[in-house]
Amino acid sequence: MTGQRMAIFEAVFKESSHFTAEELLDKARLIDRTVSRATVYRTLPILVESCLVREVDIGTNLKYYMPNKEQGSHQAQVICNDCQKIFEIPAPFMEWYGSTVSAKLGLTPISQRLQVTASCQEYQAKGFCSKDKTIESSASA
Amino acid sequence: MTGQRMAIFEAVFKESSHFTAEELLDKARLIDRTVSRATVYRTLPILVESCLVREVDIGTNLKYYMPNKEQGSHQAQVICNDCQKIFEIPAPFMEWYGSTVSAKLGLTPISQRLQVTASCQEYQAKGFCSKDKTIESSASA
DNA sequence: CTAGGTGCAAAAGCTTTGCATCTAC
DNA sequence: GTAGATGCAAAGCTTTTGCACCTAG
Repeated sequence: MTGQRMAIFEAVFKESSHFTAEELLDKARLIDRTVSRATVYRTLPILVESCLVREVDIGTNLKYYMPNKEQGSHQAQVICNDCQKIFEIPAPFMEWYGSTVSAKLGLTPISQRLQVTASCQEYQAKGFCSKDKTIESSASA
Repeated sequence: MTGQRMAIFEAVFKESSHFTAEELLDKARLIDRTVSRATVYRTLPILVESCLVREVDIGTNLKYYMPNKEQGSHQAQVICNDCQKIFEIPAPFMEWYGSTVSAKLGLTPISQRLQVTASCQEYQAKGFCSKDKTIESSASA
């Protein structure tokens, strides 16, 4: 348990939402200036393994991560094309979906992803977006 | 309409399943040896735009494509961790999901992805997998 | 003739890795 | 003392791009 890893842990849990490896590097360096890019990239998979961090793939070349704050494991994402936000939505029915379809194929489900890409009319009209993470908990399916 | 593009079109529609840009390059070169990597990468987005090819993102760094053979636009994928196959599954209810959740967030849905990662017991037990694309049409949700 | 397509090779962007050094225990 | 972590810089991999050339219409 080194100082660099502690700085990375701390930076991760200060994050309120999604972040990239590079953003995490910046934040961790504010805490411990000696944290290097390699250490961040080497530590992230460990955090994901231990379920402290969740990896969120939205189909870009960039990987996103988020602190895994006691949420159920079945989350869907709504990705806004305009305001560039990722909303996390509880999606309990996904478990049913995965087991149903996998069973028909003779496969055992490991994980599931459900993502909606959407556009934000408010952003398009006003040039800004008033939504924030507090909205996340108001929708689910 | 150049010879290289025709070779790429032809290679695309000879594909029965998912392929990567690099695989397409190889196949296209079998038809016209002068096809270059740049042309493949420049042509693929055009094919996607014109709905001749569908882009399938499974969260790896690699982009997959498949010929868009008259399937409904709402497809889910089951990705087998062991036999490395991607099964396409009709998922008509996804439309409902996207509009429901997006409406709650005040967003307009553009597209949706539903993907299940699964493991293949047959592959694990025998070291090979007998499933093939014919199975795809037997499951849906 | 010329707008646009092409090939080549270099660049870009994110992530991984080899290697020598360092450090927590 | 030593197993394992670290930093740096280089390499890897897929995709994109600048540029000069070529070609379809």
